[in-house]
Amino acid sequence: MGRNKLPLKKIDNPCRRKITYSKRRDGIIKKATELSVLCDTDVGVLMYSPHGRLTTFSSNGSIEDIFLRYFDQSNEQGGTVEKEGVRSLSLSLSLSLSVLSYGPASVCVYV
Amino acid sequence: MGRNKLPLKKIDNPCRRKITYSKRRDGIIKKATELSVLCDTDVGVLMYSPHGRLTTFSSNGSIEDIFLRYFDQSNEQGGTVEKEGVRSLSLSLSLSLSVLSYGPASVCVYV
DNA sequence: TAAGCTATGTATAAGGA
DNA sequence: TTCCTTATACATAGCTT
Repeated sequence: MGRNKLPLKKIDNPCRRKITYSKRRDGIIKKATELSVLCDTDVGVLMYSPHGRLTTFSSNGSIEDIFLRYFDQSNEQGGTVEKEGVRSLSLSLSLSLSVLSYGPASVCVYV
Repeated sequence: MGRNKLPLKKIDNPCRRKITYSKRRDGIIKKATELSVLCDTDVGVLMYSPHGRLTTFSSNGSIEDIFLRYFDQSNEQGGTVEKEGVRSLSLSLSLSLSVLSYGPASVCVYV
C-alpha cells in the first residue's frame, strides 16, 4: 500500500524498517481488535520490534489466558471428561514448566 | 472495506459472522507474515473461530517457541527469573481447573 | 457450499510540517 | 522527533456461481 509497492523482503534501511514496523504493528492490532469484536472471538498477538521490544495484544483478559486456552484446547481434542482434562492440563503444565526452568518439573493437582 | 462499511460490533447473522471470520483471519495472517518478513521479526497470532476452532500463526518456529520467548522476556524485565512465569501459569491453571471441576482447585509446582 | 468477482473502504509508503 | 497529508496499493462486504 502507499505510494509505492514494497517488495516482500527485509527492509534494509533501519530507519524505514522501524517506521514500517510501528505502522504495521498498529495496523495488525487494529485488525485483531476488529476481528474479535465483529466475530466475538478471542484473539492474541505477540510481536517483536526490530530491536526486540515486545508488544502483546489480547482481546480478552491477559495474553497468559490465551496461552492457557491454547494448552486446554491442545489437550481436549477428544471431548474429555473432567479427570482427563485435569490430567492432561497438568501434564502440559509440567511440560511447559520444565522447558521454562530448563529442568524437570512436577505438578500436583487437588480438585 | 467492501461494498458497505461494517459497524464495529458483533455480527448477528451467524453465517455472515463465519464468513467474515474466515476472510479476516486470513487477512491477519497475511499481515503478520508481511510484518515478520519486512521487519525481520518474530510474530505470533492465536485466533479462535466463532465455533472455538483455534488457528495459530507463528513466523518462526512453533507458537510454543513464541510463548517461551514471551516468558523469557517478561522475566528478564521484571528481575525475577522463572518464578513469575511459573506463578502466573500455576494461577491460571488453578483457575481453569476450578472451572473445569466446578469447585475449588489448588496446584503445587516443583521445579 | 466453497470459490470467485468487484465496488468500495482501509492501510500505508513517502513526503512534509 | 511525532504528527499530518495524500497517492496508491490492499483488504474485504456483499454478491454471484
